[in-house]
Amino acid sequence: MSSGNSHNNNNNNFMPMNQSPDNDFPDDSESNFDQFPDLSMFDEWGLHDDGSALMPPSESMPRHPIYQANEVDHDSGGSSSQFGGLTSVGENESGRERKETKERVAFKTQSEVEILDDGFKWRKYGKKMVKNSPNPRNYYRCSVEGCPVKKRVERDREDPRFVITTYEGIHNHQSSF
DNA sequence: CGAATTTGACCAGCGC
DNA sequence: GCGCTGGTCAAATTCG
Repeated sequence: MSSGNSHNNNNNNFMPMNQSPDNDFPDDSESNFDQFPDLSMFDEWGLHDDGSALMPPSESMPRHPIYQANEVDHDSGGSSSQFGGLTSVGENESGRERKETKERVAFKTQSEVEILDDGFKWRKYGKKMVKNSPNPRNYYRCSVEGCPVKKRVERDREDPRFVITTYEGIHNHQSSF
């Protein structure tokens, strides 16, 4: 494939999958989201159920190449908003306990290509067209055996130049680099 | 030749 | 109970 990796940017200091409350990451890298001070202001995207993407004000949104982090959970109960639900992992809902909670981190990245090299090797295993967006959603999975990490990549509905990447799971291995 | 990607079909969960 | 959406798997194809 003529992957556009030619413009491989060297800003790969972004590795969110290390973040885990109860994870026994051997590397115990303390470089958590502390390196993303701007992410705290993006608790929720404010996506309206009608599809209106309510992005933060331009003044609050610096032109960072990579911004927007959000921890979302599969709030099956109220699907009023896709990313509006910000629930702590391991915390059971009122009268609703989840069988298993996984790390879900959604990132919004401004990139022409969805193949962002984050230091891991991903294998595409599926593509699906979501109804909320005219663009197809790509499903990736970590090529490393034993790594339950999955990645979901889709383009923004309002801004096709933006790519929404959702990481699910924690890497139990070192990066390929 | 081997590995990764592609597309379609199938399955599961939830809503109505 | 049926329909819809989302997610995953598998076989075939293509690229390196």
